[in-house]
Amino acid sequence: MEEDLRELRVGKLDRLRAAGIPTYPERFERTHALAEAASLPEGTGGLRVAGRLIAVRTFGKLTFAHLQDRGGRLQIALRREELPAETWQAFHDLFDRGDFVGAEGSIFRTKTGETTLAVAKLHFLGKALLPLPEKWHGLKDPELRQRRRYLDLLMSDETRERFRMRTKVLRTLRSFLDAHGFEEVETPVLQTVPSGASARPFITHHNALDIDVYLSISPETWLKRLVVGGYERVYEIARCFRNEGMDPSHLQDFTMLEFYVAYWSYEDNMRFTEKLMRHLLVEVLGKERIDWRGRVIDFSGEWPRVDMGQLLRDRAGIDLARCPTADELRGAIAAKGIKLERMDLGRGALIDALYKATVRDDLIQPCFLTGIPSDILPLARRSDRDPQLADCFQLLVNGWEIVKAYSELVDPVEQRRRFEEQETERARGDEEAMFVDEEYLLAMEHGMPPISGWGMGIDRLCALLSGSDSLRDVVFFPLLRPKGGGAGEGAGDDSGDVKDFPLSRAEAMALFDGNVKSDYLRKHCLASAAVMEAIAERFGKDRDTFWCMGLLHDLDFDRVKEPTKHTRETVEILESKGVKDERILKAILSHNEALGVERTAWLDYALSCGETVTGLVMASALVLPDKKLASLEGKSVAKRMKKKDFAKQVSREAILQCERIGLTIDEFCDLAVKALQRIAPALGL
RNA sequence: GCCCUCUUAGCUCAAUGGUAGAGCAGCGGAUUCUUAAUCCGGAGGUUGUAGGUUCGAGUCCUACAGGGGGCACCA
Repeated sequence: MEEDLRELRVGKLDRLRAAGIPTYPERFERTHALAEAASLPEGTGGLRVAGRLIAVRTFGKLTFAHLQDRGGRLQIALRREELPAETWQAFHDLFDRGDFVGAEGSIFRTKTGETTLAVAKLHFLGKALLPLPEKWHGLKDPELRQRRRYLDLLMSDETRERFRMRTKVLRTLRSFLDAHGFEEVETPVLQTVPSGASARPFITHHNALDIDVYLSISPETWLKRLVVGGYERVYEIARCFRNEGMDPSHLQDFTMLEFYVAYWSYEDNMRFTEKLMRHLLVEVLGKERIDWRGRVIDFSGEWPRVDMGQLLRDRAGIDLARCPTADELRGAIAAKGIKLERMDLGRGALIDALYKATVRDDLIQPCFLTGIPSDILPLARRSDRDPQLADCFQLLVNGWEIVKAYSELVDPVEQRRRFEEQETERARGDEEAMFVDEEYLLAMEHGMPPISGWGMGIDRLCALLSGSDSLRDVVFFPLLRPKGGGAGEGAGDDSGDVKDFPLSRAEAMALFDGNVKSDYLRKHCLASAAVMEAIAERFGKDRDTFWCMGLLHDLDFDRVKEPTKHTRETVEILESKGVKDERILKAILSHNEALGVERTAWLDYALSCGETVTGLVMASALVLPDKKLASLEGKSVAKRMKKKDFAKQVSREAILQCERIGLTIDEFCDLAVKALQRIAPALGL
């Protein structure tokens, strides 16, 4: 159906071409944006405007339509009597909603008062082969809105506004910092040691250097290296990547603003934060209050400073001063009946977990949180007043940590000690603990001034300002699991990602021994298992499951001689052994063509070509002078595909299905030969 | 990773286990002031995929895929 709509539009494109109308013209000179044109006085002539055609209403000899561009809409009117016949015809027969259109003419006002362009000349500027979403309801499906954000942007004013706001936020932050003497820089995304935060990194591989590299989890240590190098006020709007769960308030690919100022403390930064946030709110929203989904968040006046220890005492009833060790704190938490997921943490991490579990969600109005334990901040300076605490604050709004800033630890000797503590944590199984960053330590040893660093989650800030409750709403293209097949293809699960076969290899072998007796069949099944495993290896699938499928796919072949029944019993046996995955069972059913179960899935083709090719490979080995698999090459097996008389009973069609799993005949024969060579003794070849 | 929930025409949505429908878009026609235009006509579907239960499945069950929400982890 979608294809019909598309075909129709492709046909219109051909007819435009046939009529000598350029279908994808190079350029179009505009005199006004649409919103500008809409505010011109009646009678203004000589206009040239352009936009996407979003609505058309025809009344016999008069047609109204709306164009939309980046900043607005304009109604245009076509009068049949005042236009060349070809123009009128072309517009109604060949233009579609969604196409790009240029129009020349003059401004008039309709009876209902809408400023409208009376079209004197039309220009075709580009075709939409696929239709726009429904004009009234727009695009509602949240999945489509994210995958095809361009349609969401086209159809929803609210979405456009949200992203405009994000752009404005970035621009305002930049200009504010620039005006305060900051310099914007960029630091590496690919790094050999992930550093600057406690998080699990994404790992990727650099081919030329043949080393694993990590995607940046934070720009922190790089920016501080720049302070060593003489930068005094430096910032980066940095993309960060953390390999952790996704939910409405976390993205795995997000944007942080971080800056570092020499000679400042975290308290200087608190004052600066207030100034910056106020400026930002006034610039972007025009006020110091945010309406967030019915909740008013007020940034005017002094923001309270709250101490974490005091919060926990007041709201969770736990006095940290009476719990100087992790054990004592654990006891106090348990005594209060508070349940934390992990209790096997150090004192600082326990305090942090306790705070997140009990009080953080209640910090709605903006406040500065201080009194944060130092041992969860390995890069922060310890407080002179209390070394268990860090010189750190967080700006909490709506229960979200919007800003985290601290006085930086600039003592390289202490920094090494703190890194080593992290190493210990890592060794104890904390995957988020930091690595020792020798390069950073080296930089530190060359000397650092007092520094205060500051970081803000841009995505969260934008969600807050735009009243969104999910960060995915303020990112154009959030990461989604790829969808199999193209539009309209309805691919379903065709990945072949079967796993967790309920039998171990040994158990499968026992089942095999109990059912498969004939020598020929035993060799066929062993060979099939080897080929299936090789296919799994080649495509990154589960090797054990594939191997077992190969071994067990013909369990009933010795007993069941009727071709229309073979594999039914096999499936029954497997089901009785706990094999539930329908994809596996269907692949086994469908490998017997006579049964009439159609092969549709990747896995079906994998099994049928995998088990069939074994016959051709083994037959090819038998005609060699030494009858040994070792001297067989994939090429020569592939050649024998064409010799119809050779091994006649082996189905060439089934083998050819290797192309449906993504292998050429040559590749596939090569893979099969190598797989069988590994088990040659068992095959007697 | 676990739990809940959703997936029906290009889009937005209907259909007590009993013949898959509507609006918009698109197609044909009427219409010189509409703006969710209106009116008439016809067309559009393997109900996400694969199995199962049933005389009969969009509806019930299972597996799988994708989305949304929650838990956990994290900013």
